[in-house]
Amino acid sequence: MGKTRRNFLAGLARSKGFCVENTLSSNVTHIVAEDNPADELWLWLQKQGIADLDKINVLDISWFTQSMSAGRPIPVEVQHRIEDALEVLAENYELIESVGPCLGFKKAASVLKSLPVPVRSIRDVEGLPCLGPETMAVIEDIFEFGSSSKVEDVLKDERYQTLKIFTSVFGVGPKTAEKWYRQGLRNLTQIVSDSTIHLNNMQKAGFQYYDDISKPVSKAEAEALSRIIVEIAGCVNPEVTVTLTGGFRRGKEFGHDVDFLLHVPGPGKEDGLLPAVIDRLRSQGVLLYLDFQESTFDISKLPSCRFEAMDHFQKCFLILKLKKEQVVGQQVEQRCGKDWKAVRVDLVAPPAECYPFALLGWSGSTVRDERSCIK
DNA sequence: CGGCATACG
DNA sequence: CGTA
DNA sequence: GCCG
Repeated sequence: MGKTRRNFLAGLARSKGFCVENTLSSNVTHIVAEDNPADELWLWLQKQGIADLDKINVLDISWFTQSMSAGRPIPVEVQHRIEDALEVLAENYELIESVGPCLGFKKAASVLKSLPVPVRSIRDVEGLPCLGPETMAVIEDIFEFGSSSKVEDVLKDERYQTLKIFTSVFGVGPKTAEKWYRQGLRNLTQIVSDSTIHLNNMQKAGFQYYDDISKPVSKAEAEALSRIIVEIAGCVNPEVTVTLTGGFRRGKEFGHDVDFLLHVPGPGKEDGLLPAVIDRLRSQGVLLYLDFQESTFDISKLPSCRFEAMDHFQKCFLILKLKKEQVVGQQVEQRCGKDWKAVRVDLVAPPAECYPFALLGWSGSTVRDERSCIK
């Protein structure tokens, strides 16, 4: 998180009698992360060579705020650890392209996440769906030892670590990552300096804007982008409404991209909207990357199955140049250097009659099962 | 033992 | 093959 | 890996 915010939070915590360290040591028991994913942090911790990794808790900001109001560190449920562990296993299987096991661990993790009551003992998870012998073994280990050796091994695995780095590039999936790994490549510098590797357009953009795109997008940045899209869409057609969807609509403070739903009242009016918006973005010089997808939406063929149809609306995946001065509460101190940030943006333009469903679909969770429940 | 979402570029 |  |  930013230096200013970190100092503020640290001051707050110290005033409540918490002991806040600025550097990592074996005394550290709790690590609060605001925008780094937990598994990324575990990876980093692994490399720091700390003795008792299982004594350390990686927590999000909600733990921090709750602990502040309680005046003491609230106990960390084992549940978080278990969920993290299962997600590490799922990700590992995704990277080595074992679809089945990947799905199995993903489902197990999401079952635990969806529980209304915190898990206190092994008995609380007995009989739950999608928790088979493998998953139960991991859960038991974490209850007993605070960690699972199976998960620790994955985190230490060079292949896992390298594939994770490679697939962190926009446009690079497990197949490409594995290919590079088999060629003996181990980091991103080796990839970009290898003249025999030919990147496609998506990957070129992925490397070109890697630093920016890898950073989380703040709510203030999403709102700045919202103003830009509203402005442009309004020029194309004054009747257009722009809705911020995805994680930010669900109230999240950070995201990895920004999703917008463009809506024009009246049937068929959405035609040509996206291309016109894109043209204006391009002429303003803020369009860094474009992947446009034609709609294949045909309501006559999909009369009742609206959520599946939702995926076929006109949409585009973009990388936009966001000027820092356009972001509220962001002072640009350097007169030299870059005064903008590259951000991943998705635009969707559903036919008018599908707008309510599209809004639901893009605001909800990405997990398919949860969408089906809405249906 | 097969299935695990799906469509687009 | 990679994205959502 | 888990389910049907």
